[in-house]
Amino acid sequence: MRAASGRGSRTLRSTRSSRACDRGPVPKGKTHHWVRPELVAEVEYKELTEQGLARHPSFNRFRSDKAASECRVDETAADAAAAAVEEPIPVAVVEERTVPFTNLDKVFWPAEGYTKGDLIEYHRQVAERMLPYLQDRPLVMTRYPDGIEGKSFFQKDAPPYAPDWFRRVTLWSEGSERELSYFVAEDLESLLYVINLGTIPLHIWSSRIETLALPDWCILDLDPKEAPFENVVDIARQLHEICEEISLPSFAKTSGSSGIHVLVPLGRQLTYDQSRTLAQLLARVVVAKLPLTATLTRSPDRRDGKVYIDFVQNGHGRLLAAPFTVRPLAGATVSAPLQWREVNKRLRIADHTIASVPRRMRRLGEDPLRPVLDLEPDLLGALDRLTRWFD
DNA sequence: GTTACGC
DNA sequence: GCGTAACAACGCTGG
DNA sequence: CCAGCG
Repeated sequence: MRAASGRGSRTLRSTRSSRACDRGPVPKGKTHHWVRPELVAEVEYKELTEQGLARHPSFNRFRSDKAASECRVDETAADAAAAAVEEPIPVAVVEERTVPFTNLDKVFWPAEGYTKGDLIEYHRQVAERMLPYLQDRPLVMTRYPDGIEGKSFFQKDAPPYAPDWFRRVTLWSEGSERELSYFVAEDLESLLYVINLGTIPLHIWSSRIETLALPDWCILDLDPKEAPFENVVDIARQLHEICEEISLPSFAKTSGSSGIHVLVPLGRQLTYDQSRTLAQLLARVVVAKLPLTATLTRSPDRRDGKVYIDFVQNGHGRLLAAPFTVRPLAGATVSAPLQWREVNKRLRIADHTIASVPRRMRRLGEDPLRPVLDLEPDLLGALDRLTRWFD
């Protein structure tokens, strides 16, 4: 991996327009910068000015489902604007997104010499693969401002000084009895902004904001602790085999630390409660088949050298390490999506790092985990076939 | 990494 | 002006 | 009910 070149700060800048507007200059005194419409954004505003501009606009989200050419000034806005000025100007809000990078040469992984600039470059390279998993989900950061050997802290509440354009979602926190404003990363700029904050691992919810109670997937976390990694591989393969037998799709990724995550797509058909039950059922079948190496025992000292199958991670507000996220561990390992044929005795967590994964993904072409976001399996059928194990 | 206090 | 604190939390399980 | 765990 090449260290970030150049010194001081570099900047990621992008300018986008919300609704079509290629009209002439803005009234003098304004600092708007007009561009050719390309991307479509949904914005909220308090009111429209006489010129038909939005007052106090705030960015809501991008609308990849709409083309810029489809956008029209809404009639009320047009009428108001027409009444106010001779030549109506369409509603337009320009987003100038600027991410000023800082401390690019600060060493974050001393043993490897990887810098914060390297971390940002990694995310730039995998952003296209990673962003689909971040889309529409509350984001939780673990920040290491001074690298993996420095002090770190979790952060859910987005710092108020973060730029206006960063999408946020407000959720009630039971424990602290207040609202937390979570970041929601929508695009390259948002992703790189949180990374520049010194964030190493990104954690996400299993559900999306619009369907917070209905997870997209069910996760089984195979955590070896003391157990040999080959047992983790065996258990993951066993899990896959069981899923195949009941026609349930399943996917795997390295956790990036020591285990493997197996994900079953749910298509937002189950609640967290039901998802946890499904995970428990699957886990019990695995333990029945591999009683010498797998366990559901929570207490680490009673695991007897076995691999713990954690199914309790399927719950409201519970988090998982996002696919492609980086771990604050030696080697800068990442949580890497796997093809099932790669889940074999040659699999090594340490082989998937910020130095290797961008190349690997270019070679693979396709993200093997990507379908977990969209599949809607026949869960009743699968459940019916699964429960036959318990007769 | 950045801000907000308290001295 | 500078040092320092703050920056999360939830359902389980075993005791 | 409290502490530990992930």
